[in-house]
Amino acid sequence: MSDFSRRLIAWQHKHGRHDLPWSGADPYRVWLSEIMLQQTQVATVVGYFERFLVRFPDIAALAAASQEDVLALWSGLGYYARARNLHRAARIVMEQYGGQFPRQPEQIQQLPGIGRSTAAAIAAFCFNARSPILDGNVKRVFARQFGMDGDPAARATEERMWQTAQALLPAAAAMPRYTQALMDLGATLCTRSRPRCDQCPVAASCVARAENRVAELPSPRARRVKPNKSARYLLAWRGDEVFLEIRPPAGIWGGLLVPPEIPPDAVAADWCRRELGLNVAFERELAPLRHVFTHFVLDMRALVCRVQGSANLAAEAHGRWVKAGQLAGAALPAPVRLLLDAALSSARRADSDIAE
DNA sequence: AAATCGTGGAA
DNA sequence: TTTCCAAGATT
Repeated sequence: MSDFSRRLIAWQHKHGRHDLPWSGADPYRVWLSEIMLQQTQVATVVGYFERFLVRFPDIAALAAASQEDVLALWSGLGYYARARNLHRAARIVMEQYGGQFPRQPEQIQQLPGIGRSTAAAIAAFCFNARSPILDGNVKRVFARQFGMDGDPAARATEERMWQTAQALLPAAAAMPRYTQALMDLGATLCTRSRPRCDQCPVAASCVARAENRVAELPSPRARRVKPNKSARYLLAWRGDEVFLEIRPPAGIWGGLLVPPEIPPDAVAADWCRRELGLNVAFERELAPLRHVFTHFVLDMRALVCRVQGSANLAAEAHGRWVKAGQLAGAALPAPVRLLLDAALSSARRADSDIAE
């Protein structure tokens, strides 16, 4: 075992994180936590993790659920393909592995939504497998500790880091603590800004520190300009129900419930009658909402309308009516939830104005 | 191989 | 306000 690994393991024992809800848990919980933690901070995940487990306490419960119910528990967490893949994988575990989570990293990685690093993490935590992780924490730690230049996302850089990671692995029995140590070091000491090098267990061997390059490593990722998009949504209310469509599986917000999007050049009422068979009366337009994604900016506008009449069978081929009281537990993207909340609170204000 | 896929926290 | 990016995977 390397000196680097030995120091990390000892440090984790004394100063690492030991109170995370998924630490030392069964494979299902470790798996769930690893998926939720992909590109997502611990503080954001904890609440989602607890709620998800209450609703789906084991793999069998998850496999038996509908995709929409799974997405509802994921609503607001983002990267919804993670939830769809998790759900698919649960069914595979039930059917192909008899409900027992596979133990080999190669088998684990075959499951949808699980790549090399996530498979390694699960295998190391749950089965002491000697498989290395390479996440954002490890890339940052390695870039500094070993003075590794280059875009951490570039293939060449990644390949060097995978080799380094493999070479540093301790004995099997130490794999859970070592894997956790790498994550803890990156998350608590070797942070992106203002790293706490004075407390670092491997500061003495750190190349970046010796060369005074801590601030410039890892190299910043190449950034691109975000295109600006805009969308107009139809919030069609029928009593206390609003009409929502299920997004296609590919693309943004796949599988989630979203109001119909009106083409930019269409007259809302005409389009609505033609496409959905709904007769609507325009009520008001909400204040525009700007939502920033990783790769584009979306300016959202929403037209609040009221449905005239009651027979709307044509609409139900495209989507569903959802009661206002059901929205809290529905599979909505975060900005759509904001829009619907805004529509409801402005409606309440209008009602109280009338009452006065 | 480069693009796509969310959201919110931190500086 | 802007910028960066977090326990990455998929195509």
